[in-house]
Amino acid sequence: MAQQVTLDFLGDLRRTHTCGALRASDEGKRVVVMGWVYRRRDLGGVIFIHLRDREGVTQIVFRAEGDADLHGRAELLRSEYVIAIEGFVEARSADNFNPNIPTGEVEVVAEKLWLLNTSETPPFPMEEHVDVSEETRLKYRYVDLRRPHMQRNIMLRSHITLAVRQELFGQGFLEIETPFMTKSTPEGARDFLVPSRVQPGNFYALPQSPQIFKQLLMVSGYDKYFQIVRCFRDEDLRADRQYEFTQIDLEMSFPQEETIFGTIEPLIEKVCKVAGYDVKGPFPRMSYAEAMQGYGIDKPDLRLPRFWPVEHLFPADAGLTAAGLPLVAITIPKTGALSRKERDELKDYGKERGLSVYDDPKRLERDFAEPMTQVRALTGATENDLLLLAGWRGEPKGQRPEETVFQACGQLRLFAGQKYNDRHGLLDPKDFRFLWVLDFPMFEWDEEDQRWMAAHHPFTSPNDEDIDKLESNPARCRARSYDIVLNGVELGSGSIRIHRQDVQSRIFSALGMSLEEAKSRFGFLLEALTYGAPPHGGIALGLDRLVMILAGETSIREVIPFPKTAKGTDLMCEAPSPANEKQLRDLGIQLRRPAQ
RNA sequence: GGGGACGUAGCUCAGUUGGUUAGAGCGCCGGCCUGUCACGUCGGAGGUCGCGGGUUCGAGCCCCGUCGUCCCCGCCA
Repeated sequence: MAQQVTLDFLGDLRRTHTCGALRASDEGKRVVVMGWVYRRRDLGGVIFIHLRDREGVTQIVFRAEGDADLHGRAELLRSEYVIAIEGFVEARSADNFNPNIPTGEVEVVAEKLWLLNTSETPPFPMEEHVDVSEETRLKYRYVDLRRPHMQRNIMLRSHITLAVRQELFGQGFLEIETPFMTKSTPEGARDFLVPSRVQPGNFYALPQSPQIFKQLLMVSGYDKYFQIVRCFRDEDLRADRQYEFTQIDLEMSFPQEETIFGTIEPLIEKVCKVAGYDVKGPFPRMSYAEAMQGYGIDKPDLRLPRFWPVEHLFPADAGLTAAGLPLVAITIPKTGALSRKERDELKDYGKERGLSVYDDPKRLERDFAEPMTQVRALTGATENDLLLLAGWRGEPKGQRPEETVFQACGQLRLFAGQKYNDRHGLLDPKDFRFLWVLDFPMFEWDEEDQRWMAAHHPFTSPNDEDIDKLESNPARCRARSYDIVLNGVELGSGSIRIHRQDVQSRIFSALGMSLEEAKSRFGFLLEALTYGAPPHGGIALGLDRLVMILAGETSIREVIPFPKTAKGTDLMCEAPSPANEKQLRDLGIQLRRPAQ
């Protein structure tokens, strides 16, 4: 238990400076500072306190030779006690500077101490250098959030959202809110449902995104809408996925793709600047097809070199890959020679994904001297670089079989790239390589349901020249959608939308949705499109992921104040929890299996 | 739903082949100390070895189950 001590009232005491403010130029000033006791160093005759708030740390000194009663009260101070100090700023002698804190050239000599609150001993140390298990941190999140590391992240997040608002207002955007309690959407992620009390048996859904509402705002003439908005998806959580996450969502009327890029690139530049990084647009662009053929993924990490399809360099009967499918040359720089065990690891990893991996360039050069010379020329791989060839082992797989091969190669490339990062050092988290990926396919084949699904969402406009393939060749139909990618992370995704009712109906039909079904689910949208819907399009950026990367973190939980665990629980408030019988009765809900 | 790692003091961890009283650092409590800044120093307290069952003369250690945390696959228009 914290000690029994008499607490002081704050009264009308005013703070004059934060704990990060004082400098040598403030010498001699009478100041009032308030904050938490960070560390206490009691040397007997003199007591030093590091006082902390979110702006920094200032040293307070209590001297026994001065006010003995004050010094006696200072002896009671413990970690995380909340205090106010009135005193004067004294310059430290040169040999007493603390170079580790910005206020290190001064200290405050205490003359009055207000003890505003005590604290239990914190469940874990407040110091930055101490690692604490995430479980403990989440249980005592209010303490964890007080640690300087988290305060930096949360403050950075606030500065970034402010920069987003400033930039978008500057570009003429309007911030408009859309409902959280709305209608369930088919396709896409599982919805979170909210039962209706007034209409038992009916449910609202929390939005997976404000997609339809922002399109309706375009129909209503609110060109250039944006919103920093929470979205909800009931899918399993990951390091970069939470049930609820925040999007920077925007939509414009009469845009081309270039209009969107020209909006986002300055926004990203500004946000990076706020985080202390200098990033310059325009960002490189790449078609989905190029991304697949060079990286085997729709979110390429440009910090590692691309791979190359090389089957055309080899004789048709070389037998390195299945007939008609790609043979891929993968290079990872500066790995040096790999051990037998390491090479087997790569082969096994590829094998699990359907690949034949050829890890011995010397042997390939013996069997295929001329082709391998060209592979070396194409990839630029030297003796010190890892060079693998990978082909497909079995029957072609999937609706776009060459993509299946490229995807497996892409996974192998990333696996090897991450495994040997300590040797090549290319995966520098502060090396920000933004990229636009364009020309996505309209549809993806769903094996489970045996039908085509919208690759982006069902409101995405098909490419003008592919519109006739909607029914005849959906696999090769391209969409006017685009992703913004940063270092292998999908940061945002958008599209030029469908603004014509006839095209929208054809898309629903291509997705196997009957007219009646489409009308019951999206009748209001289809109808809205008949009342003068302008051409429109937009994008949504994942704010959590953006802040995560700019903060140098690898989990969005580090930039979300109160996140949930991988199983979707809140360890602090212990949500979710059972509803009581009255609540359920009011909602007209009976559980299939009574709660224990 | 599947795979992997982890769970021992408030925190971070060690704990050998199953064998005496389960340890360390930090933190905490008390004493000393007037220039520390991750203060120093002397002393002390602190344990449901996640939980349940089993094997055994004996379990932190072996077996089965279960709960929790993290990472990955599936999933995430």
